[in-house]
Amino acid sequence: MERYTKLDCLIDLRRRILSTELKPGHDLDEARLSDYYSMSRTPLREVLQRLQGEGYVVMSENRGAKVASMDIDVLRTFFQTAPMVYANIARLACENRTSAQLDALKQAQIGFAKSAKLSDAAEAALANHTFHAIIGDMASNTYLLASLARLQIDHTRMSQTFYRPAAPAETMLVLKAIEQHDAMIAAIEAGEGALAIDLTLQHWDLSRDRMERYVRADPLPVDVISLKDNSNAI
Amino acid sequence: MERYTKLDCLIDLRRRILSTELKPGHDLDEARLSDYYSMSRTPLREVLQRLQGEGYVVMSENRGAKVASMDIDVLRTFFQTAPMVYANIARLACENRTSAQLDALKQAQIGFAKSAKLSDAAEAALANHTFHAIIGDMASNTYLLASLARLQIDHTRMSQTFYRPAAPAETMLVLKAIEQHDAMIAAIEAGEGALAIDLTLQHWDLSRDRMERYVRADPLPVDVISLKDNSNAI
DNA sequence: TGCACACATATTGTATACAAATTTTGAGGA
DNA sequence: TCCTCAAAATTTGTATACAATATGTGTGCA
Repeated sequence: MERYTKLDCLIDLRRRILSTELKPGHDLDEARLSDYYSMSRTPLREVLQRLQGEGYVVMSENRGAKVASMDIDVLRTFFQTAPMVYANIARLACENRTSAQLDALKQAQIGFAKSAKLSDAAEAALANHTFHAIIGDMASNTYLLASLARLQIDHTRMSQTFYRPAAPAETMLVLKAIEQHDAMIAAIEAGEGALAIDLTLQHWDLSRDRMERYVRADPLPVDVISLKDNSNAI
Repeated sequence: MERYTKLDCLIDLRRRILSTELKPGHDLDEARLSDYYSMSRTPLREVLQRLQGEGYVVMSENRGAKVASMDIDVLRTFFQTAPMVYANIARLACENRTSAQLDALKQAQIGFAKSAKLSDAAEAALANHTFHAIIGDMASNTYLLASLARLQIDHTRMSQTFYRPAAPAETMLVLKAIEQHDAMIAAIEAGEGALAIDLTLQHWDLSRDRMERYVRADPLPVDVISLKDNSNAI
């Protein structure tokens, strides 16, 4: 059996939460998890505390940890806040990016394009997360980064659907997202802040519709009640 | 000896860090702290992990926790980011505040005015922290709140000097800050977003100069070298 | 059947012992 | 005197045992 270090455990739990393998609101049992990662409860609890601080997890006294939920009223503020933060981060990234970070960003984009084209939803969403996290690093603004990190948790979880396209028109959208990433890389490399903001807002608009659909899921068939009446009457 | 609960310990450590009783960069010894709060290291470590997540503390592998430092390059981004975040929070507070929160805000203002007039620097800074944290709650935007919380950690620590006025002209500034708080309460109560933003930016400008002085402290006397030459030659 | 209460079970919280890593100390040699 | 390196001391990290709290279950009673 593989042996996890505490950092591995932290990273893996983040991944599982972001990919919604661990769903919002899911109860995180200490004993079960410490068994899963083959470590004792002491370090595992410290990992959970840290994840709470990062906003991945919520804990309550004597009642353990849950994966952070995505309440509808919180998501309203998500759509309200995200464009502003993403745009400002992009602008700052243009001013402060290092060449090492640019290399990392290009590398992340390669991974993203691959996963997105394969419609590997979880991988694509995570790769997209990495891509934008690197832009966040480039901005080198710890204060805004705190907002970005929290936005990204919900953004990544919601965008799962985005990379699992149902119709050809939606595949186009994914390809468009890949192109936008390339344009953003160029803008950041050239240090063109205004352009980067513009591209970021376009990128945001692209995925917003899909995500809003995630929030208010497809309504159930209107005749569901009559169906229920019939089936239960057997 | 008084017995602390884990939550008490968390709150008290926050307070000691914000008041700079525990100075930026100060090493936090687990054994010493667990002794101080008369609890074992296990829960104390969890408190430190949480404080790390909140940005009060930085931890490094096998090397323990330190109070988060205030590097000069980070402070540049502080002055860059604070007005935007504070202004947006104020605007959102106008839209979303509850009457219970308004009561809490007025209560906090009473405490702030008292401490500020007494020139009780630590208490005034903490009361100011509480005042603006309540406005943060009013905004009910978890994403922006994450930025605000981190900004406030450094803001409160830097503003220590503000409430310890040296000259009569500076006492005037403190009185002005109190007035501005009252005006902000009125604007938030009336739901006047544009006014609240304006007042917030004025409030920011007021304290900025004092804080920038904290960053680049008074230069040493220019003749320090000749002094040193003389005194060491005895 | 529905409810209240006590008991059993499961889960979280804390203390302690020990393991692993880091830092300090000091002896030896150039 | 300065440097190197090893042993001691200190400090952090983890496992385990036990305490406290919460949850589930079943029995008795109306």
